[in-house]
Amino acid sequence: MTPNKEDFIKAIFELGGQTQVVTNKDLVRTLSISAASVTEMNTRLLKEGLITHLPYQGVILTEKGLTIANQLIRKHRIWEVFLAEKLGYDWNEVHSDADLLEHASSDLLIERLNIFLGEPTFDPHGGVIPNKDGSIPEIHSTPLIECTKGVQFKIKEVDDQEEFLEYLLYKKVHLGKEYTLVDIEPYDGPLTLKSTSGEETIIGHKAAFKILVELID
Amino acid sequence: MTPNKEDFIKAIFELGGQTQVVTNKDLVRTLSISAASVTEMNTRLLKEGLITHLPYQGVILTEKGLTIANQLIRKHRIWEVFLAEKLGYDWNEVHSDADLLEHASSDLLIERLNIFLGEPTFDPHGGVIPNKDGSIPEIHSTPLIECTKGVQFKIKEVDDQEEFLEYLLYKKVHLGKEYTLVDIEPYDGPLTLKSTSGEETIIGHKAAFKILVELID
DNA sequence: AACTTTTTTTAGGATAGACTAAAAATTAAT
DNA sequence: ATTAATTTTTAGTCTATCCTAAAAAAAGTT
Repeated sequence: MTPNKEDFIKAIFELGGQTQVVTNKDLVRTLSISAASVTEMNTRLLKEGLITHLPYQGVILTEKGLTIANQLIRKHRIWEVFLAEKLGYDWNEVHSDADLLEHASSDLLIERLNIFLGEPTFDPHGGVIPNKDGSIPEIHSTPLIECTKGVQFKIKEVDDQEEFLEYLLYKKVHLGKEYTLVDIEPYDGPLTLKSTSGEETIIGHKAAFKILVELID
Repeated sequence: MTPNKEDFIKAIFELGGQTQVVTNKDLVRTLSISAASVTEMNTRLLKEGLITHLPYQGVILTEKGLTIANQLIRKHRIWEVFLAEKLGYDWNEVHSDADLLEHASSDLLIERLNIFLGEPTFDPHGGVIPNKDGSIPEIHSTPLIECTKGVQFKIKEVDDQEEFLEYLLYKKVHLGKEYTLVDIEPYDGPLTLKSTSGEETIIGHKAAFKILVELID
């Protein structure tokens, strides 16, 4: 496995290659390489059994390819948590450095880093961190930032930084309380929550990354 | 700059290429590549002005090459500190992972990591961490582990972990006290110190990494 | 000084990855 | 349904990095 192949597999995954056929054109666009290079890489990955190739249609990840993709995403997201939480990166700065680091990380390193970070479940964007074996953990809670307007939820878990807990106290947001997400503004705007008792609370965009909720159907 | 070139420059430096001519043979041995590949890489680095080449003799780093070597060593050693102090690597485990990470680190990342680590001066092996610009900081203290049998020194600085401070208290080692290094055993063995008042103290090998001393001439 | 051994260089290839240009196949449009 | 446009594949190059084998130069030996 070279960094190039890793990026290619990851790109297929991110374009939905777990379930759908991903076209060469899509890969040309996301990886910024020529169509000829895509065909070439396809034949290489096909030979290694990581993808299924349907000529003139595109590719899908095999079971083996999917496992590798998830393990890469695991590395990427664990680094993102490190960059954001420990090095003070803003959550939109983490991506490019995590992209470099994920290709230079031994399994030992990732496992130790994971423990150092307290075995996080989500990355700073709210994405789930896959397990070591490439499987996806069963999640009963979702970062609030991932929710859409109108859903009802219950507060499940919050970031335990002192300052943040004080903020939540001030906003009267606490574990177990139920809300409806009345509004979520675009461009990193605020979120409006309405509790079952009817009070409305407006919270900041970044706070919504640090609040995990369970959806109520 | 590619990882390969970086490794090559670093190898020249580590073989003494700052002051002496490093032969192709030495590079063949340390990098485990063929003699032909060494010649080839030499011509590449020569073209980039990173080395001076004396045909049939070997290479020396130019000013430019030296700066790059030191910046690489900076990255390497900062990662070593991280691996040892934060991820609990043993000091002899850090090298290989640091070797991977040093090629995947943006300048921003290294500067933030450096701050996160408290701007350390030495790596876990006692090596000095070069400055951002590739210069070497003026050091008045040396890790005790770097000292040779017979030298006299004064305790300048010690690691400030609670547990370690208690150990030093118990051993009666404190700042400002002067000693002679009576013995230092091979194979990570203990060190024997003799204070000016004549008492001898035996301390563990690992403790000697955490004690900085100033040599007395 | 001539011969042998070691080291370095040159010459010629291999592979991974990327490219452009042109051919082939598919999809869209009249 | 035939033509036009798009997409994919093939063919031929290019560069970086590595290799082996042979030639050239330097160093060591008798």
